[in-house]
Amino acid sequence: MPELPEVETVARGLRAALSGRRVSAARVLLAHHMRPSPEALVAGLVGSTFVGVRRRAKHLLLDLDDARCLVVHLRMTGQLRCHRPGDPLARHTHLVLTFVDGGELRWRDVRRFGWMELVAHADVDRLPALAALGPDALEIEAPDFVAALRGSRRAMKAFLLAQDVVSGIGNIYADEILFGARVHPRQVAAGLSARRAARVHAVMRDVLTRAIGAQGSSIDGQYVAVDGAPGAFQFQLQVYRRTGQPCVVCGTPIRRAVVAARGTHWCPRCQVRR
DNA sequence: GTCGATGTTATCAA
DNA sequence: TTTGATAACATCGA
Repeated sequence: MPELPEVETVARGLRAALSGRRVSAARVLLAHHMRPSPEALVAGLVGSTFVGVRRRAKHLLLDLDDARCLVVHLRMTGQLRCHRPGDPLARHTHLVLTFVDGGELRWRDVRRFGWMELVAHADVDRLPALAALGPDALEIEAPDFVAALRGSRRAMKAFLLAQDVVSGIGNIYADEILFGARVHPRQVAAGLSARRAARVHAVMRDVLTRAIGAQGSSIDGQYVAVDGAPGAFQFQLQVYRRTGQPCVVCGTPIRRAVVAARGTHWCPRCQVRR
């Protein structure tokens, strides 16, 4: 499931693969979640050239040469991949962009939760989904992060998942960050000591940075990079989906429960609620 | 064949 | 303020 590290990996891949390439044709296979409309998207993309790629939390911003931007959210199962023209078309491919050099960019999304919207550059920040975002998890500084913690009565798991507070973290990394910081997922944010709050911030950066270094986590074959390669961070996960397995630190079986409406994994001995 | 779980986000109710 | 339920959807495994 693409979270900040996975989206960042895709953004880097697209930046290298897309920049300077002009779209010669666009084919919609499933007209779903394309704004303002599939027709407008096709008409707007054909003839345009990609000039750069940015990431905003879990959103991809594909900048075009005509002062417009294709904003993409992969949600649960979305994939953007580069292909050769003859590559077999995978099931659930919704959109195929063909470049003047013959190569293709394909958007695939099994569960169809993802969306894309073509907007003018000037309007990017006005998209409701982007306007509501808090600072990026990799950019927020410790004092601001600690202040946000102080002001929240939410459970830590819910706090890390709330995109309007700190953006980019999803279920996998929320669990990994809380384990790394030795904080219980149901711990009330404002109840953390200054010392522990600072530790959560440091661990958040460390976990996300290492996950980017490993090209993200590929779980159930969902997320892959632009070239189809899986990430490697799933092999370093310490609690996520390790229910019943021994804690890597103390050997206590990892517990699982639903917290903030998500499957949540933690070590009952290392992560004590206070 | 059915059912539950999967995890992101918007929306609405409490 | 915050939480919980629901809905969007397909796939997999029990």
